[in-house]
Amino acid sequence: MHDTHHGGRPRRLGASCLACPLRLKSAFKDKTDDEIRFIQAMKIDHRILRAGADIIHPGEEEAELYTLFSGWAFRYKSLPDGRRQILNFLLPGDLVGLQASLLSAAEHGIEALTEVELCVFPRKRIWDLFVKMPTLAYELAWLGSREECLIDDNLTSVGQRSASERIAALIISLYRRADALGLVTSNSFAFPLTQQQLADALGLSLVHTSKTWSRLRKAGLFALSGGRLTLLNPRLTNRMAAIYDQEGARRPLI
Amino acid sequence: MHDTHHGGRPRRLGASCLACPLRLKSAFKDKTDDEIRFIQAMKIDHRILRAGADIIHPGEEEAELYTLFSGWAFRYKSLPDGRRQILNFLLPGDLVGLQASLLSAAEHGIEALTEVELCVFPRKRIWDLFVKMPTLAYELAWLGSREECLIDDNLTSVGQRSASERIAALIISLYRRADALGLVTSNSFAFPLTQQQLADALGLSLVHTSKTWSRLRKAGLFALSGGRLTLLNPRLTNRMAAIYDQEGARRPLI
DNA sequence: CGAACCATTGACCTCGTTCAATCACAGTGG
DNA sequence: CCACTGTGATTGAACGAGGTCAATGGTTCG
Repeated sequence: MHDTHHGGRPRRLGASCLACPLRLKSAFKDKTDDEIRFIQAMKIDHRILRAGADIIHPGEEEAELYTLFSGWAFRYKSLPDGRRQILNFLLPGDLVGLQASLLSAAEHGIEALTEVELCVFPRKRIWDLFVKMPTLAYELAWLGSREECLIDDNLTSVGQRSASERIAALIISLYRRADALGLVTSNSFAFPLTQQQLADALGLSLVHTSKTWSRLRKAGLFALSGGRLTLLNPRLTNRMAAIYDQEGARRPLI
Repeated sequence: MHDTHHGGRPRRLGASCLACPLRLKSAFKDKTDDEIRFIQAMKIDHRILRAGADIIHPGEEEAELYTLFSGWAFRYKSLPDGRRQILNFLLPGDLVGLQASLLSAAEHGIEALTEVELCVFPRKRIWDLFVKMPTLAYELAWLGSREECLIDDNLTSVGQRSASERIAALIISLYRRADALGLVTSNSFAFPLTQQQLADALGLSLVHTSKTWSRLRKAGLFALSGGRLTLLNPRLTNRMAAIYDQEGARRPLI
């Protein structure tokens, strides 16, 4: 039996947030020791879930707040008849479940896309954080706004772009986020999505996603092998997505 | 010359937030006098803009934070070639520009759909609010999450629903929000959208929006006259949108 | 080997887009 | 008073992007 809770690497519950390896990445702003100690005191668990597991069930009312420590996840929303829209993808360092924690009923689900490690914070103590640590509260709100910004992009993509443009835009967006985390090596990064997940994120059918995807691949936009995606023509992909290059400002890590 | 800043009704800058008529609506949670006084002290202007005016320009870096006091507005995002996606609609009591204030650069624009009245708060004092008024800070974050929730719905609609389903979902959603504000009389409410704006919100072409819209109208789903929309078959519209009935919980008004 | 899952490809059809013309209705200036 | 203009709604006709149905093949796993 493969126990996902005690996998290959050691648990980090005891390990110090002060020494958090994520925090060293250039994507994140520096924090005072006080803030980090507060975060550490608030952290009640370090949890590992296998790919495909639910992090937050749709409709859940007592969802905790998490930070994604490693792996990928996605937020999604389902219609009664089974159609599903993937709202956005979550990468290491992203908050998981802020909306569910604040609104006290998840209108969406969150699922692990790969095996994930999560830092667990009790939702009850979010209020504490607002009272005692306004800097962290502000950053919580900031991260919420940033997620909204990503969803704005996706909505614009799904509402206005053609199939190939949507694929280009999604790849570029994930590429940039992975890059900021230092996950890109010579233009390539781990890309764990199935075509069904791609389709659900793009608002396209599985078949049409597959056809458009391989057309772009054959056109030399990118390559996929061994679960890693390599951008062969970033400039072109950018242009196809009609995206300007953007800033690489640091963001908070909580 | 018609001065939009001194229209028919008197300015309310001097008027007390304690006596704010919006606050009486059943949609909003009660606040302590302390909180209301803090809000009032933070309010620096009461501004009136005509329909079509920009409240926040795309890319604006010094956007203020507003509360929509009366009228409708919408957030949108444009692509370089002119395509435009309306992200969500703003009704009285909604915060305007929170994302732009926190992220310090608007990735979107916000435009007045009708003539609007806005309570203006300086973005610089948001930080103040986090330090001195954690209850209000929490509610600010709450309202941000609620907006994200609305956008999640729209994304799901645009990504998964057919043209008629999208129209049904949009109408139901606006109907409910208007209802919560007491703006619905005998199943009808003011509906100021042009078909172009409808199309941009639904991710459909103008022509197809018009055809589908009038098909649903002729099918007896709803009627539109004198700028007011009347829901003739709410049950059916709900079912078409595949939406379950939802809660009517109170929300904060800042 | 069979079962499950995922990716791919062809054939066909439809929903939604594009192009274009018409109509209704304000203003507004002669 | 009426022609002139601009904006928004509506409708027809033709086309095309994307959906649906169905079959095939490759992998992994029991």
